[in-house]
Amino acid sequence: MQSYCQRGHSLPKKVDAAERRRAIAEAVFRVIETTGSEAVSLRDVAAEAGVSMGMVQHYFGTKDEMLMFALDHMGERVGRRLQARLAALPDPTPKQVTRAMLTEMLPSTKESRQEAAVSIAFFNRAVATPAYAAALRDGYQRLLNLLAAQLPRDRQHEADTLFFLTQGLLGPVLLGHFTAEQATALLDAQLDRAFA
Amino acid sequence: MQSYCQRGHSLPKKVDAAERRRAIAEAVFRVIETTGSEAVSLRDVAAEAGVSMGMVQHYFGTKDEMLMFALDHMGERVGRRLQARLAALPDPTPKQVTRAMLTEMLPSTKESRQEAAVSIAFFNRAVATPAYAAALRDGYQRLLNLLAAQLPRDRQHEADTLFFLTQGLLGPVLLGHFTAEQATALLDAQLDRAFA
DNA sequence: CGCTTTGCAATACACTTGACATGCTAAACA
DNA sequence: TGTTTAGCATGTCAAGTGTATTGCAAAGCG
Repeated sequence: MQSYCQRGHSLPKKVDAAERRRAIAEAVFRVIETTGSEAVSLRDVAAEAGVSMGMVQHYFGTKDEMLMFALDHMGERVGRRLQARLAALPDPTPKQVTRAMLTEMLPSTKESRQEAAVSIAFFNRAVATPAYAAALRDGYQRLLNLLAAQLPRDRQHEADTLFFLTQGLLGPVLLGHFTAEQATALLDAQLDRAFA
Repeated sequence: MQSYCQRGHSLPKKVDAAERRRAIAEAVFRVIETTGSEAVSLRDVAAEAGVSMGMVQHYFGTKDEMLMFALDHMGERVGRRLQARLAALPDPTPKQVTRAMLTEMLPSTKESRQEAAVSIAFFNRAVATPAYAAALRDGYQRLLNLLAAQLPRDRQHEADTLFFLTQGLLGPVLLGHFTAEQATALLDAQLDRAFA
């Protein structure tokens, strides 16, 4: 509805297209979380976002384009949350940084639960769709690099172990087999060993 | 085509219905692996199985019933493979048993690759569909019990860590981020610690 | 003020989906 | 041998899908 134009010189027209796309992506997340990823249709997403289906199509030429953007947006959203969490640590040790990163991924809050569900959905898609596999591999690599930077050279494999243990814990926590606290306890035991 | 009737006294009719259902379930697996789980339609499954869609519907009243049976069948298939692998170990130590179980789950052979893909697909479904979540929790619990039996009472949590690390490694191996050997190396390091 | 372009809504379209109904074939049994 | 019934193939159907098309209001600009 508003028409103020940020990014003054480079966007001469009307609305903030990037913000619209992000809003739609968030609607995608909610649909995935509640209805399941197999039911993500353009109509459902539009309804969830409170907009018309034509608008979704205006911003995303195809459904796949929408999903790809959603995947990207999730990466950025997680990254932003993670950065904020790290910034909240005063004078942090490598172990504290690592712990913050890993526990931030566990489904504890409403947001992280959503992200875990979405992550699994895209992961499932990646199994048979190489384009998504490539995108996910990139995301993995970025996080792994951050983790590895917290560990000494001779213990780089601990970063892999910690990260993929966390990934493996997403499932049981989401399904209610573990609480987030139980999963955190497992992670802490592993952290003690990695940073012994 | 054949009509010999096994299970003599209790199945007086004609074909081996259980075998038919298993064959269809295997077709479900192949479709999931190659086309992706979102594309599992009754027609595709029937075509993959080389039968008519009517036959699939004859054995499974609904699509969900078919998928549930497929999930169950996968559990049995994995269990049978695992049992065979364990039986091949002469005079095994607990550590060897544990290692055999975990590495059997990693996507190395054609079969285990398929099982991993199918496992992820059902896992994704379970996020928004409680019935599948319950079924998966049962499967988890069964495997966890087997693993826990290999470890002393004061190290039960090692079973959880090992198992969910393995689950977390399914992804990167399937997506080609790791080879099965690299994942096995990570598992071995963890096994050494659990059984130290 | 015209005039163009952007932003979007509405609809039409070609297909696919799961479910259901019908009908035929052959085996089992009386 | 006649009847029943299991086993299956085929067809139909309503609902839902992604995409393409059309129309139109308003903002930007000359």
